[in-house]
Amino acid sequence: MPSEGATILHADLDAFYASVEQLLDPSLRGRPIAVGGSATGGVVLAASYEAKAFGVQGGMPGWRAARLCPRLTFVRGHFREYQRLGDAAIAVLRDVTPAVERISIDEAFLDVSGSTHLFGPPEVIGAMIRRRVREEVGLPISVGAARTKHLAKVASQVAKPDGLVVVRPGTEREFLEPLPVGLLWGVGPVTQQRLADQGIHTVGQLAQVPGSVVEPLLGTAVGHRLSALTHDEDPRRVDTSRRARTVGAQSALSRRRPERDDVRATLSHLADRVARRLREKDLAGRTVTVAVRFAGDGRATRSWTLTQPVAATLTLTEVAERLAWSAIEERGPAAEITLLAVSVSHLTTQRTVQLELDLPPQDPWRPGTAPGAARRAVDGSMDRARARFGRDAVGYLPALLGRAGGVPEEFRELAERDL
DNA sequence: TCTGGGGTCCTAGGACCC
DNA sequence: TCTGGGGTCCTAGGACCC
Repeated sequence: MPSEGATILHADLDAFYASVEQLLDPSLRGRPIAVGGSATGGVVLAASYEAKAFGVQGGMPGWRAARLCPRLTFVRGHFREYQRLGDAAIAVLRDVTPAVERISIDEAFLDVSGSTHLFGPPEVIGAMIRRRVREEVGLPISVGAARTKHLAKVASQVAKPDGLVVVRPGTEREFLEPLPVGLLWGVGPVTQQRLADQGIHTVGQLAQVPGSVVEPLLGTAVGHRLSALTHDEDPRRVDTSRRARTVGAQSALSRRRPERDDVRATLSHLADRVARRLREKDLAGRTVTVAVRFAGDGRATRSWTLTQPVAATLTLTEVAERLAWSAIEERGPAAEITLLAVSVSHLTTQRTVQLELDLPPQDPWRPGTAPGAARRAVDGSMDRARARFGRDAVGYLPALLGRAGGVPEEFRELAERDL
């Protein structure tokens, strides 16, 4: 267990999308703004600190945000700018050390144990990062430093907005004890409520309770993580080479009774998005999962594990269709659906040319009649046309239908991008 | 007046194998 | 005539994160 110092840093851009909007348009500075959504619908993707003061949060329906904050300004996102500026901020971190683990568009862990001889102790490095991102990128960023990733992440949350918090080795318990349990990574609304039901509100109170009491409430994994945290035994290291384990796409739909053509159109659009991304990365996956959300808050998933990995749009579409109808039919004839999702997991790296050498005949859901070679040819020519003329040059017809009511295409591109 | 899209990880039960 | 234990894989659901 390393104990030299607080050499794990977590750097997190503050209210990222909203801060970018305020950077781009000075008239928005100092004002409550929401990125995405509107006063009548949609969802808020991010809120400025001025808006958060009214209780506006990311993920909230627009009409609710407007009610909480009548002077709220809704702005459309500049998603390409988020990509560019997020990358620029991460580039500053990589100047400090190559040991950077980016975990989202706007945050990353750094292990600076090899950099202190160059730049000074962690608090100096943290201050330097914050100054450089402010000066060179124009955005506020908060930094937490501690002996472990989890603690560094908690520290950066405590540092927000626009601050730096260093948890010195030996002071971890003191730091954690007064904090609300909801600040811990992995403790969301449900767990928080379960703990509150037991009278546990702070990390200090949680630490008093024996593991045998907490674990049945939270499950052994969460229980162990929390106990490791409060006993300073979090072993996780900064990992610079994370690989995706699933690739998926989803579409929210206006509430509707599922019709064959409609469902097929949406699923082939989603399958096309997923399969194209798999092929771009020379990946294929054995398990296909479909999720269906029903009106009235029900949700079902169906999955199917094939004997060979798939990356062909048509194969994926066919399997997805069967899975979706299995879930819909089980729900009963009155079911209305509000979302469809397709994802692929059990990913393996493979040259595209080796794929779909056809599923064995004993596979009860052996997809259709087009042989593997024909499917590869179709996908290959689509991929090439898109490479030359852009993504919208060719597409499955539903790709055009699927737009209605959704989020801007640039947002999907931002979300699906590799970190 | 019902709410986006991208993910990760965990759990529990059943099938199957040795 | 019926009883063990351990391991792996698959499926479905759920909590959580940005």
